[in-house]
Amino acid sequence: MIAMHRENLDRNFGFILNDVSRLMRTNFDRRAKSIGLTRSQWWVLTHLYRRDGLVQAELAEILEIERPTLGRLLDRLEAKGWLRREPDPGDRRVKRVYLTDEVKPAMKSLRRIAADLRQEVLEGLNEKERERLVDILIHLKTNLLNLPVTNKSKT
Amino acid sequence: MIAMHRENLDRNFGFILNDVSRLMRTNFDRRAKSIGLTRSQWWVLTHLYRRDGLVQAELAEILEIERPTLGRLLDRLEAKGWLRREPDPGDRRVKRVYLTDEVKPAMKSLRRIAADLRQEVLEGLNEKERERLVDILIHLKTNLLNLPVTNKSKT
DNA sequence: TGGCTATAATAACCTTGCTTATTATTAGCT
DNA sequence: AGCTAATAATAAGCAAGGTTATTATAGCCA
Repeated sequence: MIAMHRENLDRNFGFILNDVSRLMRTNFDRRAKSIGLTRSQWWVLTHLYRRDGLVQAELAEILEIERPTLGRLLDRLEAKGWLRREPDPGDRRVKRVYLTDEVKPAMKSLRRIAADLRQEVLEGLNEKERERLVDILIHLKTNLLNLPVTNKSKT
Repeated sequence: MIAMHRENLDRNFGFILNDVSRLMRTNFDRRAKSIGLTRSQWWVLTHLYRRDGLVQAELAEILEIERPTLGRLLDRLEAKGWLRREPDPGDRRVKRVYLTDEVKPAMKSLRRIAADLRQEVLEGLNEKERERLVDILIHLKTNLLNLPVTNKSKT
């Protein structure tokens, strides 16, 4: 097939995905604003809630973000009293991250916000379609992680 | 059904979507780095390529980003000589945006990069599944745009 | 033991989002 | 004509991504 000169910009896969992702983030953040947490911050807390006392590098690995990005997230969370960083007794390079007690009640509200939003966004898809969508997204993510340019050249 | 206390974080729809979106953006940006343009900048140019001489506010509307966000994108693009802003003769508040001649050859490379990446990411899905995926994403976007919190209260 | 090499955290810098607030100008209405 | 509303662009401030470079410390091995 000959490539069309004018592709349909409105159906450009990458950008629609980007739009949906951005709209979900901003919507979540507006809803969570009164609690004083963003979606990214909530995601950090969620993982610590499962495994408290993680080393920063491990946490960044789990969250799949760069270490400096996580570092700054932790700065803000620590400044607002949601967590503390403590030195590791065995390795002086390392800091371990611990949640404070204020976190638990806030987590409940945020989980609620997340569930509500997810529900509203997925409205109109049945359970099977939702599962299928998640499967596809995981497939795409796997493709991306296997691309040579994505894996930063660790010569 | 009783809600599970431990939901599966790895299948959290919002975050997988976010991951895929982020990975695509960063991968694109790495590939396009030598040309000196980011994906967001390319997207701006792509739309101007279709409709040169747009007013900034119209362009922001089309791109579905806020006006200040677009303003800064244009600052950088203008500084690097990809476009110029010219005052509108009929309305002194308005600036119209025009591409420069350097744009055309770069656009070709970027379109290639975008097409390659899209192909690699969608690898493993047949044409019908791809169309279906785009349809679903458009559906989700529509849901999001209809949420009350998303529509900024224009009392 | 001493000296490379690897790793943890952070600093510094850049881009792109959003919000909120200003400034300049236009439009609309009395 | 003159006042108020709305609109275009921008400034200022914050968050979250990424890169690249530094610093401190561990680890390894000759």
